[in-house]
Amino acid sequence: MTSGSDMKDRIMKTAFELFSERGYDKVSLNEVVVKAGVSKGGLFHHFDSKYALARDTLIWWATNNMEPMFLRGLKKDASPKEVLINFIDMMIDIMKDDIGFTRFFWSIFDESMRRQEDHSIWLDFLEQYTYMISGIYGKMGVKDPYMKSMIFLSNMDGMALYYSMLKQTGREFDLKALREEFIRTYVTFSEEVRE
Amino acid sequence: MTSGSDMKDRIMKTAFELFSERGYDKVSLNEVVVKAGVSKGGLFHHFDSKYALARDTLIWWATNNMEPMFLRGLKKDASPKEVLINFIDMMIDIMKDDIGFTRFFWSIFDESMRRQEDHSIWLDFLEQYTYMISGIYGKMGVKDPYMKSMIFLSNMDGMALYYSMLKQTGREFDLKALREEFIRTYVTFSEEVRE
Amino acid sequence: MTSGSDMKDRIMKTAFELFSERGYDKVSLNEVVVKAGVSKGGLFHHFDSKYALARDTLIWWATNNMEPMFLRGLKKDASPKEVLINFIDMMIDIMKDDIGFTRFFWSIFDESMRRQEDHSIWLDFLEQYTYMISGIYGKMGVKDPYMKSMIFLSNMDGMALYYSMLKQTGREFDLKALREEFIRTYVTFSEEVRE
Amino acid sequence: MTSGSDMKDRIMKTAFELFSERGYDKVSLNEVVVKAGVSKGGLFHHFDSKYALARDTLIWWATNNMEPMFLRGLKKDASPKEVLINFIDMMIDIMKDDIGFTRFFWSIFDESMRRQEDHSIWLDFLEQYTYMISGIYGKMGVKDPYMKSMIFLSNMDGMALYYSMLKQTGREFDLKALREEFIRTYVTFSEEVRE
DNA sequence: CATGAATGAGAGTTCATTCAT
DNA sequence: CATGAATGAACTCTCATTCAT
Repeated sequence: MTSGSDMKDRIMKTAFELFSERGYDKVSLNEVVVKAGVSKGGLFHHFDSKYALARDTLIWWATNNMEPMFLRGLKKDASPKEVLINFIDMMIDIMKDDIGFTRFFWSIFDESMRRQEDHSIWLDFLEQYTYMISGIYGKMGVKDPYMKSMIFLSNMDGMALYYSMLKQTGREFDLKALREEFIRTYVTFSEEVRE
Repeated sequence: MTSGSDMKDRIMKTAFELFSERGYDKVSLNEVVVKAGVSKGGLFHHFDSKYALARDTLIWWATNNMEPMFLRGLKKDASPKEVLINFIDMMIDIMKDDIGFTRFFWSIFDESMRRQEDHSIWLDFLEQYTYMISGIYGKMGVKDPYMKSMIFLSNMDGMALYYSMLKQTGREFDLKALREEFIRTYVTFSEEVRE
Repeated sequence: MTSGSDMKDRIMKTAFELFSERGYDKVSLNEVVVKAGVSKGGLFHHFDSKYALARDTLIWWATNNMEPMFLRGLKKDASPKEVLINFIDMMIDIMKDDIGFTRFFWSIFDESMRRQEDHSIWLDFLEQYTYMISGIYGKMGVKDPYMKSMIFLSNMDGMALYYSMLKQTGREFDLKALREEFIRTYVTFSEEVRE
Repeated sequence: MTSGSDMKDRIMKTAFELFSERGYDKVSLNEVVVKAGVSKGGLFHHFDSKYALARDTLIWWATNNMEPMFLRGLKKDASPKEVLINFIDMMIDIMKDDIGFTRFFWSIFDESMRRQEDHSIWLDFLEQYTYMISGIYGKMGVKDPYMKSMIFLSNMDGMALYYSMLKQTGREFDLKALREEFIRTYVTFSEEVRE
């Protein structure tokens, strides 16, 4: 009763779980087909290669999950600061749910380099966020909005790695305090309390 | 003619180049031995496993390269702000020299998890920097020095990944502008120019 | 053209020949795949490891070869003495055909210990014979049927080793005389001719 | 202060422990040198190869341990039956002390075949016992003294394997009952109690 | 005599990918 | 469309043996 499309989605769902948990190289297609309950042939029917599976899976997930979250954050007549805070909240939600999107993204980018495949897709992916955040910071009047947005976004990614590392090794992590400090750093710029 | 110690160092030097360029999983020991000009057996004479090679190599490099850089930044009667700037400069130097230390660090941490090896070594590694930066921010009187230091350090790592990605794909990257924005974000907190 | 089942059986057939000729450690999987005319991957598709191959192969051979022989010996209304003689004949047939079942059995048991795998399978294997022979000796009224059966079976194994050693080194071995002496020792107990 | 001869003996003592515990193939020379506290070079200075080490070790141990035991069993004016019982006791002592002499012997014989080295040494080793036991049975007047001695000796070896297997897997083994049944089987031939 | 660093062939195993059914 | 048996190159790692010191 499983339609072809169902199967493809089930594979990508499983692949996303595995790739985001352990990264591209540490996941074998055998694990994917076993966990997804499909056949090897079925997988290769829908995806040309392991790389294609990973690529399509990441795009699929981002389209269905990040973009809506993101647009929700942008919508209405949100002020620049609200948008930044929404973005921070989105990243913290992703961390909290143990979604290793960052690990997945970087490992697949590495693979695209190794394969010498077209990697513009990954740059575009980043750029769409850079562009948006850059616009926000432009409105806020910071000196170098582009650099600020690069720093902001790279920090979200770096923190996602830190968070997953500390989580995996059993360390506590206060996400509320993290959110507040992110806001001080990227939204209100009001760190220094004494001179 | 090669002394024993020479061989071990030559292996680690080569391993560092390869691991930091492509990460743990993308480098085979065969590449290492060919590039280092040693035999397979020679490698395993000095290192118990691929993981042990990577671990020893990273520690060796950090001891010989990061620590001295770091201590240089701390020394004399540097003010907190100067220390932060020195640290930023150190990270930018590392990026400039195309040293994928971050990629190496995270890929080997993943491998230590997969192997269920003791990973406290990697936490300790991070913590030594967190502790130091945290102290600086404490002196500067920021609200949450620990969180600030986590954000600062994770940003250095995240930016290293971004930089290497953009570099690999042929994008320009203005390191001078990056440095200035880092300073505004983490040292002077003086972003906002208009309200 | 080769059906799946064919391939698995061909591998086990080849593996049995090699393992029983030289024992577990002296046979490489490369030899197995070359002799069986299959690929490395094909072997590992059917068997999880070298140990699993050896284990499955031995069980498969015993099921298809020893059990039928054995049951043939037991069947009808064979007297205890006839059953013992049938068993002796079976062992002598195995020796005559140069089947190093004993060598295979002991070498794989060693490997199961080294791997700390479940070894109850091997004990069960022995026990099924001990139990049967013990019952026979019980019926015959010997003092310690269990010990007698252990001695009897261990002697079959020990002799199989001796026989293969002497055969390999070119010594003659009179199987007819061996059979008669086995019968005197284990069936009629009538050795002593003069006091 | 260790004299060369001391070193050689220490190596052989260690090698005997390891080889008799696990067999030729499962012991690496690295284990031997580490356990014996000598260098690789030291080992190869005294022994030409792994095989030579094993061969010399087995002969050395048999000369120093089995032969004296054996001669003790033969000495005085022991009757044939007493000699057999002494031999049985000797084998049981060896089993009790967990000395896997049999495993060692057979594994090294396999290796001598693989190497196509001269194996007459191993035949001679067996023959010296066959000859002796055969003589005893001749004096006792059994029908086929040579076959009887082969059966007797192969049973000692086979039982040593069984015993070590059961021991390793945690099974009890009543050595007193074993001794008695061996005596009934090989010395008094008085098994049958009812017809 | 003794050392231990170095060798390299070969081991068991993994895995993305293909293709006859 | 879907299957899963089959492939083989590549992987990490082992080990007896050599040899410059």
